[in-house]
Amino acid sequence: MVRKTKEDAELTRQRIIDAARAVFLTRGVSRSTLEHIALEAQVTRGAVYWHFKNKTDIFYALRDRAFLPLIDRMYDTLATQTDDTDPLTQIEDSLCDTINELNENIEMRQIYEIMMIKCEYVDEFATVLQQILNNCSNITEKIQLAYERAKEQNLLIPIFTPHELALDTHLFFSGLLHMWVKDADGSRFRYQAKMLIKSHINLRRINPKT
Amino acid sequence: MVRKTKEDAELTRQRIIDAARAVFLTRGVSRSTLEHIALEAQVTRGAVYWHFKNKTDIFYALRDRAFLPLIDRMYDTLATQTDDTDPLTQIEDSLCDTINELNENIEMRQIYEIMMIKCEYVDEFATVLQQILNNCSNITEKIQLAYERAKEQNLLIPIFTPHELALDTHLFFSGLLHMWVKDADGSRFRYQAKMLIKSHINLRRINPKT
DNA sequence: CGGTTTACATACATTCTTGTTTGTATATAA
DNA sequence: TTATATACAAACAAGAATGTATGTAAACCG
Repeated sequence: MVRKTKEDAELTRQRIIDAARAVFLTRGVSRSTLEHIALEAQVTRGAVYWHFKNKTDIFYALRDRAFLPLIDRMYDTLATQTDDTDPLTQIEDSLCDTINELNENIEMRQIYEIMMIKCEYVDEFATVLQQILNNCSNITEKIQLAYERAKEQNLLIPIFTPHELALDTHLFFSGLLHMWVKDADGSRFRYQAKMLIKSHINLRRINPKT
Repeated sequence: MVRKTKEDAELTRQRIIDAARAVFLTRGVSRSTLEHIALEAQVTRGAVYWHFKNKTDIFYALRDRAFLPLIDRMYDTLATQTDDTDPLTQIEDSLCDTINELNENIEMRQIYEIMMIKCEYVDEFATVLQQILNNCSNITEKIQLAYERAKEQNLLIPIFTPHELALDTHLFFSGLLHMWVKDADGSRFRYQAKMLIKSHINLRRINPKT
């Protein structure tokens, strides 16, 4: 069994990516070798080197499978203007939606875990960190726009500017994502994430929901 | 020059720890070798192996130098009951104090950076993550106690429980620390950290400061 | 249907890294 | 003052891990 069809080849490529996810998760990116990944994918290092340039290349492929889609998704939920949901609920929904996705999508969850606590951001990986920061900035802007709409509709408590509210929300959500990932047994944050999001948004409402 | 006095030996030990900090910071923990560290400390690997069991042992020594002290410090600022500062300001101060320390203490800052984005939490390091989580829980409890005192003194906006406020604050601060560390050029968060803390606490005040 | 390319497996060479062992000059304690 | 433990340096051995080079059977294309 050697030469496969194009579809077969694509399948082994996916198998390698999936294997890398499992290996990275248990051994961390640095301690994972291409031999480990090949073994997990039931191929040889030859196959891995055929499909990928090196370990970093696999890491990038992994990231693309989860990180960008989730960002896009948040983007969409935040940007769509609707008449039936107020802007604050819209922010709340987009945050909850992200948590939902992490809850239901094992692949997504594991990739986030790898990127947050199983990877060292040096050298080639430092650029990845910058990309993440940029995405965060964009998300914060979107949140700020939503808060501005909320302010126009008099849904917001006064005094505070949409800008500072957006930053506070962003930091809150960053913290939540980190804790969500680290809280492996779920006791501390995972089970009450949505409640925390609700409270956070409620703090801003002029008429808090009960 | 071989056998040193006890004080000299302790000095080289410190030199090795300092060297490890520099090397970990630029190469990440995994990619750092004992040879790198020895070279940076201007000793040989022999000296490193004399003072430490292995790389993990050095990492632990590094952590002890920064992480625990800062936790203790937050603990103290939060726990001391005072008459002249209200509980909310007390929380604000303890958070600002931590940021201050990171600003002024290079060693502290670098160790935090290493622990947050230059280290993979697998195997021996996984336990470190659990310790961090435990410390976080303790801090959150202290914050909650402060919020309870604030509630008794009618400083807090009603409806919200000290528990959910404390969790929200904890998540906010976790996010802030992460962003503070990742925001290397300082443009996004580092320079406005204290302002963000002020806003965050102000959101809870029944009479927000202007 | 034959040549070429594909999709790997296998083998090889090289470099890194680690842990241990050995050597040694000198504090230090008795 | 001398024996011993200390604080390293230097040398050694072994195993990983990486990248590349080579082999090969089967798919694909003209």
